[in-house]
Amino acid sequence: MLLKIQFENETPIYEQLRNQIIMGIAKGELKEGESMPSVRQLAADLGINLHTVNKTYNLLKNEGFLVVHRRKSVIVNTLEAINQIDISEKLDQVLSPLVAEAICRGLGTDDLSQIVKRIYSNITKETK
Amino acid sequence: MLLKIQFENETPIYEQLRNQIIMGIAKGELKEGESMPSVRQLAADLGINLHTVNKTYNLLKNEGFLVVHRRKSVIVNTLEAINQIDISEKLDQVLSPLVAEAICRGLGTDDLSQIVKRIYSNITKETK
Amino acid sequence: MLLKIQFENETPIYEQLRNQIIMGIAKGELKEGESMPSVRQLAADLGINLHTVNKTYNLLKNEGFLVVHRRKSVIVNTLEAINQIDISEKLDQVLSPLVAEAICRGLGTDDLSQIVKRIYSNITKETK
Amino acid sequence: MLLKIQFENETPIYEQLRNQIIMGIAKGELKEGESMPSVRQLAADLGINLHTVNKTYNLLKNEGFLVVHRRKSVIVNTLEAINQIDISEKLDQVLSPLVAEAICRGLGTDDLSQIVKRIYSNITKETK
DNA sequence: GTGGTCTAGACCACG
DNA sequence: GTGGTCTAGACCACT
Repeated sequence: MLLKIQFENETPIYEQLRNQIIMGIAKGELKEGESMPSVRQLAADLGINLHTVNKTYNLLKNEGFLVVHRRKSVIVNTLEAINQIDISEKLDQVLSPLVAEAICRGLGTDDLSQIVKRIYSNITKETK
Repeated sequence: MLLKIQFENETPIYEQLRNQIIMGIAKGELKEGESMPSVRQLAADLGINLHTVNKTYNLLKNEGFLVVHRRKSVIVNTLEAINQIDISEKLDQVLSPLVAEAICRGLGTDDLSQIVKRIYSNITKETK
Repeated sequence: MLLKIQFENETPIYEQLRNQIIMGIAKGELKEGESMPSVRQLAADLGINLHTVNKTYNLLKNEGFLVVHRRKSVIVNTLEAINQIDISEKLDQVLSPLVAEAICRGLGTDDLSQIVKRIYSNITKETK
Repeated sequence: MLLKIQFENETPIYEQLRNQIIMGIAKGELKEGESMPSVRQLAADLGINLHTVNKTYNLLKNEGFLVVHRRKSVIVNTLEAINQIDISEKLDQVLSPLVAEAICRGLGTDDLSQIVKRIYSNITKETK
């Protein structure tokens, strides 16, 4: 599982990290029960502060993706547990302005569906 | 066209405003060539800072939604001009982490398409 | 609303702060919509670091007690919103070992009810 | 008496162990004078560190639940001795913030009494 | 050695 | 001036 930070990017580091870890879980590169690197280790590898990694881990814990294991430090939660959380509200809130913008830019409902499908396939096809 | 700010929302005011104006254009409530309220007036109406409205207008100008009319008022750009801008890159960047999260939460490609279609219809059906 | 930190206490500062703010809301000293002091202000008043206050505020936001208001900084959430969150699970988890210990120490179910009632009254009677 | 550790739980292992042993005494599964498994054995059974079991035993000795028997094995103290210790202060300190939170969440004094009674019954009814 | 907590100082986005 | 983010260094509880 390769993680990479774009320091010149406007999205906060802790959020880039969060997104990439979620991507890893979605792709199946990070399996349930698998140990995450320690905050210090990951911080050193990425050249960032351990508190930033810590913030990411805490965020992912709150979102149900990770859990602290008292022997194996931080691990990926069971897929079942991750699955139980409903994000339809979040999807609506984020997608609404995006779809509105897409409409203004001349995209139709089929264009959007196709884009979503392509992104979906790109993520799932690479399952290892 | 009714604009409403949620002060307790995590998204910045200037961005809420931007999203709502884009939504207005998508719905057809704001037609091309229509003039926007003055910065001063809109700020007063919404109870927000002049700078905030200004920031929104500037952002929308940069994105091609608004244009300055005779160096005075601000008007909605022609739909054709708005249409010419390509947002596929932006869509990819924003949708990728979202789709990844949706996959983790157990949503399939059809679920997502359906959600997008529903949001799409909700916006376009209310065209006035 | 008077807040006080016991530095010699084993419970973390951010948690002491959290408990006292919740107590304030329960007593009605902190009303819904009321502004909390800024993190810098409160940190200075209590002689602690602003990040510690920040952590408390974030915790209380996640628990639904506080919300950020883009003009009034951080405010107390509506009582209705606070009310909607179910803590029965948490109560069970925290109370079970406590009740078990109480049983070992010879307390009956009535003793416990009475203690709870007394604490309850002490909090609510001082409503202002 | 079955002991089980949840490694993914936020409460420290030594505390989980302590709570379960107290629960055992409260239920009557652990009778006075009964000898506890050796530190080494219990650690092996649960797959945890020796130090952790040791810490739990020491804690329980300090709290009066366990005593050393003939400088070898550790046994459950007499119920009378356990009974003599007053925990009203501790109860107040732990219950106060909890009751305050419950009030905020809309629970009344009767709701709380009922919850406590239910937990109480669940523990005592299973006496063996 | 792990994560959790606290302090400290700095910069930035927002309003 | 507000909260949000990031860095840095320190101590502690837990295992």
